Amino acid sequence: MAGEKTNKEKLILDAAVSLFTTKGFTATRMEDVARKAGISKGLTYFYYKNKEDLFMALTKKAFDQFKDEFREAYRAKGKNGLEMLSDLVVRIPAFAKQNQVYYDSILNFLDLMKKYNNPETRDQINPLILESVHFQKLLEIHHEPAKIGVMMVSQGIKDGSVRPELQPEITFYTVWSMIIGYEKMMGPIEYEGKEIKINPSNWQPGFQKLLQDMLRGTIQAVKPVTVQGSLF
Amino acid sequence: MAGEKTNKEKLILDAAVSLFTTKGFTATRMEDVARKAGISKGLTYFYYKNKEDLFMALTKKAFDQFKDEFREAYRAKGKNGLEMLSDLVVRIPAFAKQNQVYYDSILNFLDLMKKYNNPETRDQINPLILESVHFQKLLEIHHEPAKIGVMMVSQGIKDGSVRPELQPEITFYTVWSMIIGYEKMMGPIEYEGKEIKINPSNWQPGFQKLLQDMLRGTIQAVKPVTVQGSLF
Amino acid sequence: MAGEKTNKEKLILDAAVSLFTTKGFTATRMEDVARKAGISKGLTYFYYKNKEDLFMALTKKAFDQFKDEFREAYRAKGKNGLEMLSDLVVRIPAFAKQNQVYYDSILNFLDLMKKYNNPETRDQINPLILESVHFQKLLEIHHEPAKIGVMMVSQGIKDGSVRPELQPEITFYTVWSMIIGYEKMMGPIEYEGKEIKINPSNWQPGFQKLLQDMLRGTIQAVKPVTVQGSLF
Amino acid sequence: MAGEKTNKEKLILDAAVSLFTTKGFTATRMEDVARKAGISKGLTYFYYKNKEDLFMALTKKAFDQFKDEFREAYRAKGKNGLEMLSDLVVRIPAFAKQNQVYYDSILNFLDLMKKYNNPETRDQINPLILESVHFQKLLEIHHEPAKIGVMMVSQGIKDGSVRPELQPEITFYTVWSMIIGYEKMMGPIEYEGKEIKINPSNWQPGFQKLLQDMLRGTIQAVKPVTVQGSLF
DNA sequence: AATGAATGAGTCTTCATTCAT
DNA sequence: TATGAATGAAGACTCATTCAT
Repeated sequence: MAGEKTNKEKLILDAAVSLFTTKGFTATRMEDVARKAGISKGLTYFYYKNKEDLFMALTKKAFDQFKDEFREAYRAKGKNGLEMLSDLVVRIPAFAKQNQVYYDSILNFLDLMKKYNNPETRDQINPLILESVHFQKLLEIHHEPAKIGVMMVSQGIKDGSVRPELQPEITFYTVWSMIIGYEKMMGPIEYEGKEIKINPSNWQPGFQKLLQDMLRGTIQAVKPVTVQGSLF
Repeated sequence: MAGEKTNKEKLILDAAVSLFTTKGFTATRMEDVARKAGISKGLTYFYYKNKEDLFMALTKKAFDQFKDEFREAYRAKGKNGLEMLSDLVVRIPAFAKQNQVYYDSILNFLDLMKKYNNPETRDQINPLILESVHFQKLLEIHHEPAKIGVMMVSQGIKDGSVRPELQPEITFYTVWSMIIGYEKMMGPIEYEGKEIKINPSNWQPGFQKLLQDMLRGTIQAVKPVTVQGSLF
Repeated sequence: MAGEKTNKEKLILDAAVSLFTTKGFTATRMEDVARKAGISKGLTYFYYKNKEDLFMALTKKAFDQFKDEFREAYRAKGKNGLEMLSDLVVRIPAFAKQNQVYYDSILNFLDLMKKYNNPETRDQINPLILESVHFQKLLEIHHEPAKIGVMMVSQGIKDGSVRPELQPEITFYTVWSMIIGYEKMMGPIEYEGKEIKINPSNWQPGFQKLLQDMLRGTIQAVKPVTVQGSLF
Repeated sequence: MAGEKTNKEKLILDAAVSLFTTKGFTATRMEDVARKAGISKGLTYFYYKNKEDLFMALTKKAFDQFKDEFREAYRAKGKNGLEMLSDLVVRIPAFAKQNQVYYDSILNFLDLMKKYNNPETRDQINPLILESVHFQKLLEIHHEPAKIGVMMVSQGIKDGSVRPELQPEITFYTVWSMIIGYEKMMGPIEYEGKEIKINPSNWQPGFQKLLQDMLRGTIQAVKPVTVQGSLF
């Protein structure tokens, strides 16, 4: 009974993910979502107040799964802090590829935050978003992945894989920034790949090495850390 | 006289920038653009085939100005390569803030490139975009800012401010990635600022230092480069 | 209850007929149709995919009623084949006059068929028409009136009112052609009526006689007939 | 000088014919016509008051050429009246095929006449049409082809190829009606051709024979038919 | 919980026509 | 005569959302 309801909610969310992936948020009509979920249009509005609310619910789920990704990287046995962070370089773009809509919703939420935190732009946000219960929940939990990331840096400092003078928060957010930008630049890179000098497969190890150099401090050639089989 | 014609095009573009900034692309109606530009709706379509075409024209202009930003950073007298790159950390977010729509259009174009370069997703792009003359032009010029960035790294290597073993393309794109992510993370950061540990004003110098460490290779505390008055 | 749904469709169709009659197809806006039908614009599109689809639905209904006309002429008690065919000469123009839009839609469909059956011109047809379910149905049923007409000729041959050597299909289509042209020429005829020699009221019996001569085979001048008070 | 102007007019008209043939009247924009004619949009309006005026000019030319067709059929050496009329059965559909737009414009004009001659429907005609000089001219000349046709019947009576008791006007208009319908029915016929019994190539001779039988009179006297209370 | 018919605001886009030059 | 930039009225169509059942 109680689970019944939850079931429908999930059905709708899954349908939305599938359709947003294929056609995008704007091009997807609520009717499509309902049809794909095998229910009526009206019922969709019973579970989600409106399209924005549905999208916020989706974003919430995205953050949950995203957090899992961080958690797994953190829990991995036998890895030091630096390796955990390096792991994210692989995990996050992989997550982005396999969960395109989730990842996009996360980035969208970051943009939302920028507007939200600036009094002058806050009213540019669609009111329906602000009203969404899921949005409110997101305000509380959206930094959780980062919290784990910060713990990775702290761990790295403790185990000596990361320079001790680095400040964990600042360092982690910088790492995350790098990765976000890295994922975003993959598109144009692929295109310019014709010019050979840089392409997704040679950038990855180079990027890894730079990241590690940054975190560990270098001069001398140190053996780069190998993550998931990629060599520098 | 001669510039009179071109003037109308510019008028429209300026109106679009202004309105997109305030209301966003979707919420802005072509009629609003026309009114703001002080011309008739029809004339808007005389100069720009459709809304997407107008947006691509805007994006083109955005890249032009963005390139200027890179050019200025590169031409700056008395700066070594590392300082130029560090300069971008300030310039790009500043550009993003002052030219919100332009910057957004650039990021949007990067997303477009990702879809465009993947045969499976290319058809998710609005055909009107692909048809736009300005889009075609963008395909040719969108990597120009990066070209200058690569030159900065090369310069840094030459002048000794950047580690000689670094490969310029890979290094620059990594730097650019960092900055893109950095700008994007500002939003959430600001919010978590309440928790004090990280906020825009302490992140900036920290970010700068990490970037410089990465590029220059360090262990020892080297005096960080000062850019535009910000200290670490 | 059950008819309630169908009712709306009919409401829309009736409104369309009324407006197309008064203002013509092009000049009639879907919004007008909705208003006249007493429903919302959106609902119109719920029942009919688009304006063309609505028009095809109307054409379908026109053919149905047109067929009824043939059926009635065929079923008439105590009439031989020739009389049935002669009856059409009166019925069809009357149908055209009383159901202007229906008749026009039928002629329009014939024009459509010409384009449709010629591979070189088929693509000149509005795609929305080809997509219409009602168009597809029309492809199947549009020859049904003619089938009845052919039966009339066969009947005429059987009952001796039509020359036995005539081939039914060819003969009927020739008769139909005559009537179509006859109806079409009424306009100019009326105008030239000032010159007295030919006008709608003296043409009708003359036309009838020629038709009958053609079908029955004649020689000598038979006493001319009086039809609707007009003299031959 | 004087011819110069006429030249441009012809250029425009030719462009219009070409475009109307390919895209139809509605789908053809005045700009297309101008471009195809190699002149500016504005000049088009110098020579033709508006789109309707242009179409009426085209219709006028259509009637002129159509009349030539009749004239040639009439002047043909060694043909009797019946043969001339039979000739039209070939000439008119051929004209329709080779001069699609001209023929369509002629039929369109006939429809216009029907509305024009009925006080209740006259105001359904686009005022721009009524204002056109070419429309006024058409009112005067549109019956000229028929005049020649009537002469053919008279000639047929004189040379004995047509039954002497026939009234020329009525007879010719009936013939013309047949041909108009015949041309119109070609479309659907072609389609039903799959059912073999009737198709364009077996209809033509059958149609010709029926026409000739009608005009020339055949075989035995049969009992006249009664239609709707009218006695023959 | 569930349905789906019904609503109507919202917008892009087209094009005949004009007019300053 | 000739141009083409400029106008603006006109209309089809979409879709998020509601609500009677």
